[in-house]
Amino acid sequence: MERAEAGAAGSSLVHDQVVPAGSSSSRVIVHVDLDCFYAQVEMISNPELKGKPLGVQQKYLVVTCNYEARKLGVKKLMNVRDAKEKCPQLVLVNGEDLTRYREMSYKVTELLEEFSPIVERLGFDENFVDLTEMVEKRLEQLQSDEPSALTVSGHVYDNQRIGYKTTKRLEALGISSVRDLQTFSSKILEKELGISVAQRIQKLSFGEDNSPVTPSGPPQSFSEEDSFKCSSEVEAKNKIEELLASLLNRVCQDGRKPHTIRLIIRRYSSEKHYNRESRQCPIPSHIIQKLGIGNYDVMTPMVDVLMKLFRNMVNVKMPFHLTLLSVCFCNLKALNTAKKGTIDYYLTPSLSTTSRSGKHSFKMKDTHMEDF
DNA sequence: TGGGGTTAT
DNA sequence: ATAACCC
Repeated sequence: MERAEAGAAGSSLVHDQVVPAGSSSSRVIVHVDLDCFYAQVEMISNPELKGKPLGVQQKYLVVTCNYEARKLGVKKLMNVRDAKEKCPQLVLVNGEDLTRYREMSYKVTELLEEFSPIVERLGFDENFVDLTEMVEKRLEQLQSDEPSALTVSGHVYDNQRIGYKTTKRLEALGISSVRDLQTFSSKILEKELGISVAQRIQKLSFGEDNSPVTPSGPPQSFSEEDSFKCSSEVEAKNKIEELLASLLNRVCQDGRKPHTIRLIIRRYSSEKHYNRESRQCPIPSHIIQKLGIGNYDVMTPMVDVLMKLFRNMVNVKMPFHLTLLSVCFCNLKALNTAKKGTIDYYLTPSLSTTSRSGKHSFKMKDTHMEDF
């Protein structure tokens, strides 16, 4: 078994460990799934919200809510009107700006990375951590220290004892992997192992996820979007400027530089369920160079590029009706390939004087003692 | 349905 | 560039 999943039960943090029986390539993977994550961030930001039914609103939707609200019948992705009807006391906070959620999300990932660097993100509120190495090392140490002290707690299927016999019996049936177990006849399995064990392990087998845990690392793209009605070029340009300004701040903080920019639109009332169109182009190199500290020099040329993409998709001489605009930076590259020990490594271009004098200046980056 | 993300084609 | 998937 590779990854396994179990239902979250009343806890905001769920850890599941599953180690397969009878496999020498067992892995230990922890799935950390934060429930109602946005609502929790809001309650941390404003503790007065604790204890009240709280919903996080994006446009006319309650995208998530805390347990108090759930008890009163509010569901994820419920209409604001329906939610208010169900629960008139519902407190709503606007969650359209994901900045704080994103920051907290990466804090969680970074915390988990202290246990093992193999952490895969799934959305903002789920992480998979491959703890195989850590567990193996601990078991080795425990065994050499004090063999009798070896106890395991949690959801663990042991190789040698509680699962050994079952493993043998499964082998006799030709079942050596969880996949075999999944496709095996339930009725025969129940006769062989008893209904309880059979049903339990077969359910476990359906929690399987065969894929390795792939470390996510830093994001591959940054995007900002807003759904709203747009029927003129001026409206589009204003929104694009707004989205771009936020994006530039994010890119600035990240340190890497995007080499591709993309504009995404959604047209009104197209029948299609998935109804987005996009145009992308390389970011002109002279703009990339200016990316980093100050945003004002890059705003205007960037907006020009984006408006060209816009006019490439939308015939502005004809009436149009859009319901979403999104700007995405991708194809991110490390800003320099300078090596440690070279002067370039410690210097980063600065706009503090270039905007005035046109000359290049440099600023010392934050460094760590171990660099020296 | 929002406001994000990823990978495959 | 889009599709298809995840949350």
